[in-house]
Amino acid sequence: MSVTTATREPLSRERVLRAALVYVDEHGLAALSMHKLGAELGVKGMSLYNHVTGKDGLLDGIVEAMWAEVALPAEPVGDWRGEVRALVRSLRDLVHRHPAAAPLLLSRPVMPTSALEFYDHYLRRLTDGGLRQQRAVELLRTVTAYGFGFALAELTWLETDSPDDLRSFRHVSERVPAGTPDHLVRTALLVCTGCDMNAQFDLGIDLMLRGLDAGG
Amino acid sequence: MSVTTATREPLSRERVLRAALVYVDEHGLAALSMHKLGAELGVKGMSLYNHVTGKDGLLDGIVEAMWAEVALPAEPVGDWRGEVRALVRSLRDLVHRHPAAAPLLLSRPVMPTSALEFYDHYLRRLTDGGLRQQRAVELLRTVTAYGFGFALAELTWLETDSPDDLRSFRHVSERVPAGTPDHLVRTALLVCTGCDMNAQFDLGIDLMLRGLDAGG
DNA sequence: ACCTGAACACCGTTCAAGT
DNA sequence: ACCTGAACACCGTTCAAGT
Repeated sequence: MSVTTATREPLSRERVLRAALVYVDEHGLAALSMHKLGAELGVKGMSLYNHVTGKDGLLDGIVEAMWAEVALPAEPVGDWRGEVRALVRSLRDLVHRHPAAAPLLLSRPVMPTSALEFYDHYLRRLTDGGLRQQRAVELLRTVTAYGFGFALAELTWLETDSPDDLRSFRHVSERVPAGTPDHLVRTALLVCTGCDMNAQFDLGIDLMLRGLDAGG
Repeated sequence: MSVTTATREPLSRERVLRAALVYVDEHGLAALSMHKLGAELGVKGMSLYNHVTGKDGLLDGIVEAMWAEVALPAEPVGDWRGEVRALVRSLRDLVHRHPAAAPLLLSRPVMPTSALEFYDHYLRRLTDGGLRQQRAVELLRTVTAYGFGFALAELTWLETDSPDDLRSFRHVSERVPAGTPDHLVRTALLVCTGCDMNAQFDLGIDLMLRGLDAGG
């Protein structure tokens, strides 16, 4: 009798989480609400509680959905140094793909299965490459922190597009309090603009790898 | 005539921000609301709009209040390597002092005056110590990202108190999804527990400094 | 100049009721 | 098993009104 109900696909936890991530990508984290996400899925907000514990569970689920996207290269890439670079680059890429949701990665206390598979994968690659296991774990921790930290910091502070002087100045003056003394505005410009972000990112990795080679 | 109104101190932007930071320290970021913060200050919530643009302005102000606490050592500490260590340690200390508010440091796009004074101070120390200005700025960016990234990551994932096996296991199993396969639980234990956090933090700095010495 | 009452649309969450 | 209506306390924000 009713033609309109024909194509109602069933909801599922996975579908809810993917929709939440898309919504945050488009409208920002602050705009996400149970009501609106429900509407997006053709359902009332309370229905989401059938698939998710609540708003907290939803945010944890978004972290899960992000980690699930990270691909693990099937073939080793050069020696263990190459693996470290691949690891840290994929973390930075993840943050870049979801700038609005990325802060959740460093504030929600969850380790989704995909994250563990990621760590497991690279730990094996590093030990296969000749590192002692304890050394591999320490390096993993340090390098992961750097990758996330740098990616989030560049997102909030550093200028990303092709910089001319006017754009740089506006970028900085939007972040700096009104009435900041000139010498501090100059400092802000120095820190936040005029650098190649990829080169700047690699600098930290290069230094750590070189330090590792130098120090035994 | 009225005795009770005697000791009503006037509100001010600064007092509001300090109270907000204290409130978040005690009750967490999610619990902060205009209504409740107003009550804490003996005032209705809407009165806060006289001192702060709105909730967003309040959050930006919390970042400001945190940066304002960072002390700059009056005397140089050793060579420029020592300055790098001091810089990065004070960022980590800042995060540790305000674990609940700290994520704001990497998600609110503001650079308060105190932050700029911090960067200005250490840039001068590094160039005084013999680094070229461009080199000093690059090192500052890299090392700041590491400091914030590591401190936030250890907050969300790593076990901080004196670890025995039972505590470690519970710490990890609260963060890992139910039904995670054994070998991945083992990976989580490996990554998240059983390390001296201070030594682990220093590792990244040591590597970068050694890399700098080795590479010219 | 600063605070309040009243009001608004919106939010997370519950639960009994529908199918 | 999943969705909804009705309802709740709470939220950010506005504005005219008080002092």
